[in-house]
This record gives sequence, C-alpha cells and structure tokens, in this order.
Amino acid sequence: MTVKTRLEPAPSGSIHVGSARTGLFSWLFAKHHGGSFVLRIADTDAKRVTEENYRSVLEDMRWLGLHWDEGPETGGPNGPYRQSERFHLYTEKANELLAKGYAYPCYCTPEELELERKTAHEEGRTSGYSGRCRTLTDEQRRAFEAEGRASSLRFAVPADRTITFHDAVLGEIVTDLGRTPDFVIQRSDGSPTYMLAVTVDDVAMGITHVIRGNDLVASTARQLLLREAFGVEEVPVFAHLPLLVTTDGRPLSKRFGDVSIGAYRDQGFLPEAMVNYLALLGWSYDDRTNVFSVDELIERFSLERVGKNPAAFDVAKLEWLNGHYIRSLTPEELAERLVPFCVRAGLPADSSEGREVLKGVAPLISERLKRLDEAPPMIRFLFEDVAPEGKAVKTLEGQTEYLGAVAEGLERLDKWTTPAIEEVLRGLAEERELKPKQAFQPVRAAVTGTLVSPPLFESIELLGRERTLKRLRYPA
RNA sequence: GGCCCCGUAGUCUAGUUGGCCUAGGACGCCGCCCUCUCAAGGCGGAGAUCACGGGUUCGAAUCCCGUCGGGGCUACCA
Repeated sequence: MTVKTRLEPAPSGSIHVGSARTGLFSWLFAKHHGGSFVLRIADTDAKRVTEENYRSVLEDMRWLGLHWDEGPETGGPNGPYRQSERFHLYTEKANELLAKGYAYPCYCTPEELELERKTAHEEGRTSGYSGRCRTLTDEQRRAFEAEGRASSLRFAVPADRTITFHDAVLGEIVTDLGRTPDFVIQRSDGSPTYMLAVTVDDVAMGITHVIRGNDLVASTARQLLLREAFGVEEVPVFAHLPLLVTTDGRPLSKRFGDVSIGAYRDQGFLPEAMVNYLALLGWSYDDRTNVFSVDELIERFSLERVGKNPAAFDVAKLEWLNGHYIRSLTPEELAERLVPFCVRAGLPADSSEGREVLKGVAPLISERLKRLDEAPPMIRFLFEDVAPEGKAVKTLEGQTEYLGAVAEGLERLDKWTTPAIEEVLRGLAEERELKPKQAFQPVRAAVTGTLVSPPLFESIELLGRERTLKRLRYPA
C-alpha cells in the first residue's frame, strides 16, 4: 500500500504554526514511506475565505519546503483541490445519503438550536440537538417549507452503538454514539460542512493516513460513520498530534503573539530552522539529537515516536536553532537572504555593490544573528553615515586628539587590510599605554556610531579608507 | 455540566516487557575561559522528592486505585 497523507488548511491567512507542524508531520510521514502528500484547501465556509488568504497558504507551504504531490497549481488525478470547487461532489453524496435514509432535512432555526443546546447543557447531557426533525411527517415538512424555512441536512446517528478506532498516537479510542447528536452535513445554503467534505475527499483521494491535530479526535467517529454510510470498507490510519500551547500552557492563540508562519518569516527565521524546531514539538528521535536536516527528518520520522502531551512553542529555542542555521550558511547565501531585510530597513542593498557589501559583512555578523531582521542595525554604518547614539556620544567626548592620531596612522597605510589596520591600532594603544578597550571603543564609536558592532578591524577594512578617515576626523 | 485526552526541571524531551535512573540530552538561566564591543565557541553550575495521595513489590517515573491540575470536544468553524 502506498502511503498518502494530506493537509487541509482553512485559508484564513498565513498558516498557523500548529497547522504547519501538522503539515510537516504529514509530509515527513509520506516521504519517509515513499508516499505522496496532498494539499487540499478547506474553504467550504465561504464567508471566511479570501483569495489573498488562499495565496498566503500556498506561499507558506512553499517557504517551508513542504511541496505537495497533489494540490492547487500542481494538479493531480483527484482535483480540483479547493473544496469550494468540489461542491457538486458533496451535493451528490449528500443526496445519496438522503435517498438512502441516512440523512434527513432539519428545519430548526438558529434560535431553536441555541435553546436546545442550552437545555442540554443544563441537564448535563453532552450536547444539544435532540434529533426532533428526524421524525417529521411529510405533512410537517411541507408545512415548514410553506413557511419558507430553509433546511439543512443532518446525519441520523445510530444512538445504540459505539465506534472504536485505533489511533497511532493515542491508542484505542471508543466513542459512544449515544452521546453524539445528529450532525449537519450540508448547510441550509447547500454548502457542505467539514464533516462531509473531509470524508468525501479522503475517500475520493485515497488518503491512507490522516494526521491532524488533537482537536479533531472527537470528530473521527462521525467521519467513520459517514464512510460506513457510503459503503466504504477501508479505513485510514488516524494519528492525532498533541496540541501546541504557549510556554504558560495556554492555547496557542493570537493573544500569545505570533502564531502565523508569515510572522516568523518576516522576522528572519529560516525555513530550515522552523522545520527543525517544529519537528521537535511532540516528536523526538532519541535522547540527545536536536539538530536535523530535512533529509534526516525524512529518514528518521515515525509516528511511534510522537508523544501525547501538549507541546509548548518556545521562541527562545527556535532562535537558538535559527542562529545555528544562520551560521551554517555560506557568506553568499547569507548575503542573499539578507537583501530583503536590508531593503525593508531602508538600506540600498539590492544592487551589485550592496550585495558585495553584504557578502563582505556576512562572515562578521553570522555568529551574531539569531534572526535576519537583526542585521540591518548592525551594518547600517557600512551604507550610510551614522550619528553616534547614546553611550557612544559619551565615549567620544575628549577623544578628538586621539582619534586624529588614529586617522593619521591609518592614512599612512599602503595596504588597507585588516592585519595592517590592526597593527596600527594596537601599536598606537601600546604607545599610549591604553588598554585594548580604552583604545578601541572610541574608534568603534566614531566609525560605527555604536559601542556594539561587528569586529572593528574588519569593519574598518570594509568601510574603506576615505569614509573611515572622515568619520575619525569629523564625527557626525 | 457531560464525554475524551494529558501530567518528568521555566521550556522541548529520553525513559514505558518495573532494577543499568544516585532520572540522560537540549533550550533558557548563572559562573569561568577566550576576547577590540557584542556574539559565537569551550568548560563548569544551579534547577525535577518523575502533579499529589494511597497501594502492589525485595525494588516503581515505569503496574493498580483515588485526588488535583491542564487541555480538547460538546457549531449550519475547521
């Protein structure tokens, strides 16, 4: 059997890190088994969907490197892959269920349903809908329709049974259908609900392993029920991943801060770091390995090693991994990835000269970056004259003579190289019996405008003779 | 309220046929070294009575019961 997994994101903007993690696990599992991965857009609820959000989903998936074998734009034998374009299939299946007596029209209004929910809650029953429309006579139905009431379609749940399935993560899950109310499969506007669409599509597309968030455990029984009604014998393997929470153990909601992949991308997290980090949330390979390349993840991933308890999304560890991956980049690669961040910060880096500058500083700042967006402030002095700020101003006080001497020494240099520059500066420090810190901080302040900068001698070399001398003699 | 799931240091986790665990690794934190600043790197350290309480056993993080805590579901969202 060829493994086939899928991710079914609702296009409500840049994808949530939780969805990304689910997608990653699904993708890794498929790749590990030489199978395929399907991307399917869950846009059945028209009011929440925009074209822009849809594009964000595809962009995020591509950025993460989770390439889909079947899905939007890629195509495939089971398309289309946007559920909004598959309504005819759901309608057909809904009608089939209606004809076979598995489903019935429900004429209840939102207000009536709300009342039932409230009553059920008060009486300690698990849920709301009583199933009252199930036993309507034809006459009653005609009366409702004459009234102009719209009807949804509900699945008639056999209350006297239980549904049991084996979850690859959680083990055996038993659901008592006596506590499962008749659920809506088609809204009164004719659109399918998640329950119908997901089941129809998983069957149609031959999904073998359903890997999704723990919040969907309870819905599994209903989907299994639908499969039965469709007369489908095969059942996919289900694996429900532990939910992602904040470091305080709260649900990972917008209130936590950044929960979308796009937000992390904009801050300069590398996709390889994000993928590595996400893989560690709820999964581990052994008792010591933290860093994995994508290929290693594919080779080592297994559902058996997925844990059951909620995992906290810890930005600090993500940043550590990100720093690790930034340091593993070549200067050329780092420079190229830095371009958009510099441009956004107003630095003219998107030119061949700009790129040369970036390539030059890349080795100096790579071990100082946790995120790419930290780079522009560090290297702004290479692109424009910067006025000393804060403590740097104070450091420069009374240093005019000394800085002039530094300028004089540097001016005499034949070769403008780091070793030569260092020799001049150290020589002068020794001559004046200055400690390194006393000798170099004023120079740093004058040249970079700050007391924290990339290594000084290298920075001076990159800055060039002219600009360095100017800044030493005429501080802004 | 009802049903279901979870519970090892601040965080991610190893550990699950009970003994090799005086509980291992990583992030973070603290200190030292290196050092032109900041980092990176190296070394070291603090931090977990394995949620709590009872059992079973020669022996339990690992098995059983209970309690408490957290979460999910309980939608014509997905």
